[in-house]
Parts: sequence; structure tokens; C-alpha cells
Amino acid sequence: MARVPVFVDLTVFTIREGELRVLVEKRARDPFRGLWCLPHAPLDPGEALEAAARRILAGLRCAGAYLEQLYTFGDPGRDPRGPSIAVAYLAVVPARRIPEGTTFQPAQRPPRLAFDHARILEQAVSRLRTKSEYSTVPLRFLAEPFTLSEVQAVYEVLLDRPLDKRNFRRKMLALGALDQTEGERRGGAHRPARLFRLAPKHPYLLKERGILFPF
Amino acid sequence: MARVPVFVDLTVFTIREGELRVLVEKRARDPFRGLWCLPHAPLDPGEALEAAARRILAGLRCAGAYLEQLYTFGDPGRDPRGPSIAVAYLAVVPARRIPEGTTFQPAQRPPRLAFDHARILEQAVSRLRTKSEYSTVPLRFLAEPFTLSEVQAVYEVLLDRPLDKRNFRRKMLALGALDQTEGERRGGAHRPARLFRLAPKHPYLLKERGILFPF
DNA sequence: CCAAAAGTGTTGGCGTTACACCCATGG
DNA sequence: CCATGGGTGTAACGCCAACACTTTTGG
Repeated sequence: MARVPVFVDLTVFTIREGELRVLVEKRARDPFRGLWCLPHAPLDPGEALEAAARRILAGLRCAGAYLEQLYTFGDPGRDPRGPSIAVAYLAVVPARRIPEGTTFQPAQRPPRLAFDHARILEQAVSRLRTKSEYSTVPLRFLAEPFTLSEVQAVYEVLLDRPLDKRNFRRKMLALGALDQTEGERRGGAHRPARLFRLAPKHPYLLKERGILFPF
Repeated sequence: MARVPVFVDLTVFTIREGELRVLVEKRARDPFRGLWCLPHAPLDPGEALEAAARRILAGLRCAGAYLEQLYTFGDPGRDPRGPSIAVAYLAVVPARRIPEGTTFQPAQRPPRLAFDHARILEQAVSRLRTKSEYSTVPLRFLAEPFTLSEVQAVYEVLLDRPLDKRNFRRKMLALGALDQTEGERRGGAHRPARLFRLAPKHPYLLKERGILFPF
């Protein structure tokens, strides 16, 4: 029976300083000692894949983040120690929930990464950008409650283009994915902003027919 | 180090008798002896995942079929013999290329399946239908050369609704995914049909903005 | 000459984009 | 009272869905 080591690898994204960023760690051991890599861990026997991903997230103090399976990488050369499998997950964490001491690097121009992690990251970024066109995943970059301007800023980073404010608000509200909450946010010398949360039963995919963006 | 058995499982689809069908095998051994299951095999150490999928396809005499990775299943209870991982692939084979002696069952109302194969199949069908809205995957159900009416029939089965002939043809040709070939097909007491092939550099995803279907 | 599938254009309606100003607040 | 970001409506345009008849062949 074929038994190769099985790893769960994570791409944890956030948006900081107007840029998409990914969580990386510095390797303490060979191979690739001193190089950056994505957080990962071997699957415990008897542990479900998603459970392993959540275990790693908890270790990063990012429990509760949005999580979805990305892709499975099994190129025999991906680890110099020998054949292995990496089940990669994509996670999203709001910038305001990032714990101290965590390192996030620009996802589009990352530092050199160990193993096949550059390829994993590339695929994760691609998936994230594609899904921004037709899913509510981008809302996971925000801690509740949030303002419509914050939502627009997230979409602008992910889609990498400016969006029209009036059209954006009209469409976003029409989705039914947001619930307005009590209260407002005062953020300086200007009119206070209304606050929103993710609707309890928000759709994951946007609409059956047609795409919502571009505006 | 965590070493659990790694399998590659296949969902091989075709369209026959106006219905989406999936290739199944009868199990010759326990567990689940005599029950239907999806084709699968353990990953050889040192073998790439996709290479294993193609090896299984070749064993089914379906070499050359369209193939993409679907999802990885690792629920500890998926195999009664103990924890294991299944990397599932989705394949599409033209009805005219099906070898003798292969069993295809209706994909939407399959027989009882061993292991967690019912869940794998469910997810594969869902993915296939979703992708039919915005990708050229449905064209893989046809052996070249094919007629536009055949293409429309495939889309109608996958989307499960009738499509307008004139609108369908206009949009499909506008994609640039098809090349007209020499010759025509005479199929009885009616005007001969023009023949097409997949364009060498056909797009995988349809258009950047908007979706092509519905009509 | 009949049956059967292939092939072909136009129009009205709807949804989308483009666009500029007033509001509420803090300092 | 000034600066700052929050909030709002409409009109022109372009794209899409709806729709029916002619063509070519085999028997």
C-alpha cells in the first residue's frame, strides 16, 4: 500500500496597507533553513483534512478565519526529502484580527519560498482574484461591523481597479449579503458611516446568472 | 511522520441517451464486495497525482480524456479499513470513444456506491454543471469533428434546459473556441451540417466579463 | 413532394455604466 | 467655516432574449 507523508499547507491572506498579503514563517530547520515558507503541518492519522487546517490556524492564533480547500500538490520533487502530498487550503483573516508577531508579506511579489510554496501561493492568489468576481469571499477580509467604504476598498485591492461608488453600493446592497446593524462609526471630521454585518444566510456564489463585477 | 494510504479516485463522465452518466465498476473484493464504486487506485510512491489519474484512465481505455483535479477527501471514516486520503479527479470522455464492456450509470441518480463515492460523485456533478455556465469543458463530451447541433445538445443536457438555437450559435461561434473543418456531415433526409473542431488555442474560461449562458 | 434537421437577422426591453453634488461631523 | 469622507438619482447606451421562416437533402 502506498504511504507517503501527507501535509496540510495554508495560504492565509489579509489586506494591509492597501495590499494583498500572505502569512509566512521562517524555517528553523533543514531543508531550506532560514527561508520563508507557508505554514504547514503533517496530517495526524485519524484527523480530517479540514480539522488539520483549523489546528494550524489555531496555532497561528487565527482561529475562526474563513477557510476553503484550494488544491492538492503531489509532484514527487516538491520536497527534497522525498515524495509527499500537500493538501493546500486558502484562508482569509481580517486585518484587525492579526495577532502580534505574525509576518505577512506581499502576496503578489513574495520573498523566495521553500518547497513548492511559490506555486501554491500563485494558485491561491489566482483563485482569490477569480472568486472576487462572483463570490462573497472578499467580505471575509473585514471584521464586523464594517462600512460600505471598507467593503469597496477590499474589492478594489482584489480586483486591482477603482470602482464607482454609487454603482458599487447599489449592487452590493442588492445582493442581500449584508445586514445593517445598529449604530454608526465616527471616524474623524466627516459624516458618520452606517455599519453592516454579513447576513446570517448570505449567498456564497453571487446570483445564478451573470456576474456582478465589473461595474 | 503521518503516512496514510493515498488513493486517486476518478469520476469519468459522458453523455449517453440524453443523460449525464458516470463510469462505475463492480467491486470484486471486500470491503463492499459486489457494490458499485468509482475507479480508483493507490498512488505509487514517486508518482505524480495527475500521472496516477492518467494511469487509471489508460487502464479504462480512456487515455486522452479531459482531466482536472476535483477535490481531496480525507474524512477518517471514508474507508472502513482505516484513515485514508482520496485525491479525486474529474474526467470527460466523448460517448463515441467509450470502449466495449464499460459500465456507465446515470450520474444524477446513481446506484449505491462504496466508500464515500456518492459524495465524491455529487461534488463532481455539481462542479461540472457550474463550469458548464462559463467554461469550454462541455466541448470535451464531443469527439471531433462535431456539429453545432451536437454542441447545443451537450449544453442542454448539462444545463438541463432548452436553449435558443440562433442565440446559441451566435454566441458559441463568437467565442472563437471552434474552428470549422473541411467537409460536412450527411445524417439523413435533411441538409448536411457543417463540422467543427476545438480551436488549438481555445479559451478555458469564457470571457473576462459576464457569463455566456443563459440565453 | 414530403419530412427532417440545418441554417439565418432583427427588434424591443432591460440592465449597466457614466456621472456630480449635498450631508454630517470634528476640529 | 473648512476639510473630510459618507451618502444619494438619473439618463443614455449597449447587450441580450425573444422570435419564424428558408434551405438542403434523402427517400
